[in-house]
Amino acid sequence: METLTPAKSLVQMTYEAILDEICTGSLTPGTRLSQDHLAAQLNVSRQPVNSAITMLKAQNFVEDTGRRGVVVAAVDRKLFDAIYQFRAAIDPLAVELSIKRMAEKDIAEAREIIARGKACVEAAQSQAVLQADIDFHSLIYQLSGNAIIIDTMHLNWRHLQRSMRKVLQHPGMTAQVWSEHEQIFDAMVAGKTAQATALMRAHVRDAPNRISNPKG
Amino acid sequence: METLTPAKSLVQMTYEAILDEICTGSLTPGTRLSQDHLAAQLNVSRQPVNSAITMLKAQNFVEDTGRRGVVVAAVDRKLFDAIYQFRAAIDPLAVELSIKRMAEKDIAEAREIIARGKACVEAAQSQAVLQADIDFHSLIYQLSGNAIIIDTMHLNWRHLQRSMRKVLQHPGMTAQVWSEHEQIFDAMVAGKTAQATALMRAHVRDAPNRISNPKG
DNA sequence: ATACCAAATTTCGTATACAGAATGCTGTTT
DNA sequence: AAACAGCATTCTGTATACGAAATTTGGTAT
Repeated sequence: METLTPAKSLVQMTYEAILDEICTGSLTPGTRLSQDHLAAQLNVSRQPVNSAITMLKAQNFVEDTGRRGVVVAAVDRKLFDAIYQFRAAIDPLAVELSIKRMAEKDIAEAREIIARGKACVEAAQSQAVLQADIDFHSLIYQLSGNAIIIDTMHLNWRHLQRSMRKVLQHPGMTAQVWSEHEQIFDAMVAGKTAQATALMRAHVRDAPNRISNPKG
Repeated sequence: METLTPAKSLVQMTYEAILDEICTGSLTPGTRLSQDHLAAQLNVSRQPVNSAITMLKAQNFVEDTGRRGVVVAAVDRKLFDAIYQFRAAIDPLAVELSIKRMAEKDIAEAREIIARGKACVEAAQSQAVLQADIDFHSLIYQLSGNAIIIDTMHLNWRHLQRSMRKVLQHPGMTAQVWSEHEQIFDAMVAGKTAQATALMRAHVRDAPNRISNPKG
């Protein structure tokens, strides 16, 4: 019989809880993270909180003030741009690797995500649109079968989640995004590797511009 | 006056100490990491050791046994291949970004690394060759100016360090590598972006084959 | 001799305790 | 009134303590 882990460690739970609050905006940039306060809030001792903060620091979600303790890191345009440069290389690779590995059920899942994304655009539910965006690209990372891509991009999207929350207030901006998603995925299903990767590369390359110059 | 940090935290020092031992092979795959033992060895309490191990676990340098404690992760050919797939996308990007950003002193540093690499190949000092290899590629990541590339590839090379230690026992295998490094860098200095990135892509693409079929 | 069960020991995860550093508060001096 | 010195307070990093889980050991029964 398989000995499935009963519950995650407190460090892991604490880490995820804090990271969620940072990425969803409950904890805004500059907010000081008091270990005592967080420990009380999450009903754990300071020990798991301290470990969790150590990890968040290593991943640049919080920053040392030099003084005492850490604060939630600022949302940084430079970091956003760096991740998009990075994605311009990695996302097309993930597309290429995925094409050979897609199964029927993966295709169905992607179609569901695309439908959901479009529906949320219609309904102007910006947070749900962002989640669908994350889901779409994460699915492709998963399908790539490359553990490095999966792990690395998971973290990067956590940062993007922070950056994009602000920006996605502009409704309508994402309509074209979902048309592009669909085109990319159609090309993948059709096995057109060169076309799919080119579309993905363009998709990622254009995204930062759309955010700089949102024209509705 | 600048308040330079007097010393790194014990967690950080402990993390680096353990990671070094894993990557240099002092701690071999499968070795159990006892917190008590490590704490005694490093003259710290179990608390920093515990935090450090949590981080190493998240980065796949150690793995849970399901039982008690963690062991040094196996050197995994799948992981090696995944990183090289990844590098095939990222290293050319780093080259492209670096070309516009190289200063005289960077060029001198690269030349020094290349000279050192070649000398170590001649002297058949495989560990020093590996270090020069790491230095060469890390310099390009640095020059890219992209923080995500720098951080991500730093971790990935730690994994590669483990994989390549074994393999680099084959002397002579690396002679061509350093010729390629030089060609890549010459193209970079000459500002030939397309050529430099193409050479880097080929360089990374061929490396895993050279390791699978070493022919001296 | 081998297999099995229970006590003892190891060791991990988490909580709590402690020490040092940084901030703030208060009283005094100019 | 403003500024500074020094004490009190707060808070982090690290050490130690505690409880639970798991492995090992020793003994017994077959």
